[in-house]
Amino acid sequence: MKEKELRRSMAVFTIGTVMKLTDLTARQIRYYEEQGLIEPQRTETNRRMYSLDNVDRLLEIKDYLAEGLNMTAIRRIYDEKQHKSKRPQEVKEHHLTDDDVRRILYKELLNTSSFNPNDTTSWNKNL
DNA sequence: ATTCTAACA
DNA sequence: TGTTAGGA
Repeated sequence: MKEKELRRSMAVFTIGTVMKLTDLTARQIRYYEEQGLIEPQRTETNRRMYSLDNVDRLLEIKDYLAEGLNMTAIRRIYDEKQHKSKRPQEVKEHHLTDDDVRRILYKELLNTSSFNPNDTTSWNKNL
């Protein structure tokens, strides 16, 4: 099952095709790279080359953005994952990753200023 | 024709 | 984020 991983990580798309595939503007795609969300390869002429994994992540980012999250919030989500994959000890929480993301999302929504947690009653109590 | 960086009437 | 200038 390693051939598959190789292909998904193989950079074969130009920013132009990624734009069509993700419906994002070149500006956004480059900006998300600046934020450390993706790391496309570069050709000898400095052109960006994206892999399927890169495209998938961009689509995820687009979803998070649609849910009202800001860059710092999204950045944290991927940073958390990176931390966990580097800690073989915490096997326990490896299974809660998906739910963890959910919690992070809500927590960040509070800082997105589009909500008033002040007078809302109980949905955010145990976050 | 495409993409890149930098910058903002 | 959009857009544009000036290069590659």
